[in-house]
Amino acid sequence: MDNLENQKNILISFPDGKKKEFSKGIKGLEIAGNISKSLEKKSVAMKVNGEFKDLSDEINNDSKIEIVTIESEDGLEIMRHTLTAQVLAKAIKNLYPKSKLAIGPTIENGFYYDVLLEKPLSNEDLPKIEKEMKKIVQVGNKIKKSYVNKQEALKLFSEKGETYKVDIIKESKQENNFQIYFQENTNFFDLCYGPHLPNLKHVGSFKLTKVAGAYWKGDSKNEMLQRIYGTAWKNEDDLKKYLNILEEAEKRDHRKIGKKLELFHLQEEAVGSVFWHDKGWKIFLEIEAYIRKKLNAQGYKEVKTPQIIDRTLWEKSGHWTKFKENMFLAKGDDNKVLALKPMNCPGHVEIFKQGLKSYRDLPIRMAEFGSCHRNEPSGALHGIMRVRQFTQDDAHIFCTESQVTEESLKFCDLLREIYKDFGFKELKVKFSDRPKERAGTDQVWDKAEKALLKAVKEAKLKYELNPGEGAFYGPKLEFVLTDAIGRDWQCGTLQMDFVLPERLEATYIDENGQKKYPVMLHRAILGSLERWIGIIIEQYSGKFPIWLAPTQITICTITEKNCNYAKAIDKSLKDAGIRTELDNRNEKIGYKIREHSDKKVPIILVVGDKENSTESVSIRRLGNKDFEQMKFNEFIKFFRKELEIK
RNA sequence: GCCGGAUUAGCUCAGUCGGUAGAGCAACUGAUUUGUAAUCAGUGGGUCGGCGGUUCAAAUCCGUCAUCCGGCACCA
Repeated sequence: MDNLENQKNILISFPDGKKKEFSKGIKGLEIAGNISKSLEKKSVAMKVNGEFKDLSDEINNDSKIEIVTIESEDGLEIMRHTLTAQVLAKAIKNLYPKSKLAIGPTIENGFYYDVLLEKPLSNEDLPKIEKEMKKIVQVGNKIKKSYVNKQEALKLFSEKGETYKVDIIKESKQENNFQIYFQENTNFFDLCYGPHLPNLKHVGSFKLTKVAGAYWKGDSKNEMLQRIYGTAWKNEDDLKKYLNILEEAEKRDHRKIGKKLELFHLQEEAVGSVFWHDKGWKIFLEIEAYIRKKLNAQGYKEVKTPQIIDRTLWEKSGHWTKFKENMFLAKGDDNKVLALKPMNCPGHVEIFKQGLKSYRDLPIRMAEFGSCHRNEPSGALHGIMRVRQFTQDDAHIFCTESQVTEESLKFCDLLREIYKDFGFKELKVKFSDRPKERAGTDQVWDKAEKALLKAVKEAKLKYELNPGEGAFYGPKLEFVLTDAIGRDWQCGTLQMDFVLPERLEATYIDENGQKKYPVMLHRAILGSLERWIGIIIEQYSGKFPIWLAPTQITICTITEKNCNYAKAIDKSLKDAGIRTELDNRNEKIGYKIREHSDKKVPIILVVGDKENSTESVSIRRLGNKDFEQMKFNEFIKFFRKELEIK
């Protein structure tokens, strides 16, 4: 009976729809070879019914099979995985025999491996490790696999002293089929969920990029391991391309550009707070004015709430318990403890509570450019992107449950419109639903999630589910945009809150004369203005569009003779509300052009004798080598029109 | 907060073996009055992040604190 069973054929179907019979127990590599020799050569793994498997794995049932080649995205991923688990790990063990391996996953563009070492690494150690890796790759060993059960696995890794692997095996729910990968002719083996390249000849170009500390299991209570990061690509060209992108990102660094363009500075005496210089502050004010205009048009009412508020309010709102460590405190009279506000919502609720509210008053959309202080951990600070004092484009919408979808929808539209104006085209949305620990009944959560989901769908936004990641008081949407060089930034948020109004006893009177708690929508589009400006500095690489540029036009004279004409032009432009500078220094025009181009001024007007006598200007735009001439009167009209287009 | 690295002129950076500092740009002065990405010459500028230690002698070696950078953890 058993024999008959074993000889039975199985039916394999391929992605192109074709089907073929094979004998039971056939291996992936044999199937690839059966299709073509070239496929066999390129193949590195397979997908069996959508699940990744090694080519050495047997297939015993009718299955859908997809052969993964080294040229595919999946192949690249497997190569990276093998590179970290088999090559980097082995290199570390060769160089540091007493090290203990933890985990080595792939990440975007590369991989890392976490290890415990006797002595922490520094960047100077990377070339040495890289060299060792190259040696291992050059040998080009085959990678083989065996299956063991839990007990065997525990024994293997206990004997080896790999305590982290032992830990992983112990915590695993599975009893059998632990995969042990090893390289032929070596004593190296490692536990891994695979799959791996069948041999190291498929490894492409790679580079170790940085070392860092990282907590075991990502928990700061655990010991710190050494994390070695690397990047890997199909070939040298792809690797170089990627390294170029990194270089480009470095050039765009908002800290560098901020200094060069004199936008802001940071200093020791005010760690985590921005000193805005006039040029940076112009950008800040321009953005604030822009948002204010948008909010006014949408029926928001702007307010301003106190900077310092007694701790009792934070206790009532629930923030004190959770966040008091991160609040800046001030001493008041009679030993009162006051806190610099870390957020605006309780303040807004207090405004809502003034006077009796009717359902007819709702929705109330309360906005504030709220300046907040949070004592962020020192290691979290980053330029102006993560600071201790920041300004939110914050607003809270107090509404009835039936208004939630419409308000959410309106918000999504506004958010998209605003992102578009800043040149962001791609938008991702994460929908975070109920977390394990939460406030409010399941019925309320059902209602809230349904309403929010309806809004995303009606807004025609693509979203991905982020299960269990909602706030404790309600589900939320997180808006992630992609910048000019493909990096993601999470900025906007929309959170539904059924808790805070109740905690702070904010009510309205409904149609039946009953007191009810309103729903509160917490929402921000830019998030923090400081961070937003950091992001757009990098998005534009310092070349701000005209409406945001701190200096929109610089007027350059050719000689002293043109000074009066230049001054007259400067005055007319300033009178028209245009941000200009006048450069009438005794310098060559090439020198001036270079300097102002370097400062990313979008338009340079050159005036010499020719322009003076014809009341015209020469217009040179940033990034253009040539220039055009225009009558000054026309130019001013033309420019104003350009300003209206964002 | 944790791990590693860094901190030298206004800016970007060099500084060997421990022998008390150097470049380019910028600034200032003078000459040049110039047509679309750097005109020439000269001058000044530093408690080498702070404090302490080792040493005849410290930018350099050691300790410590601060800040910044790369990650981790955190992010109401």
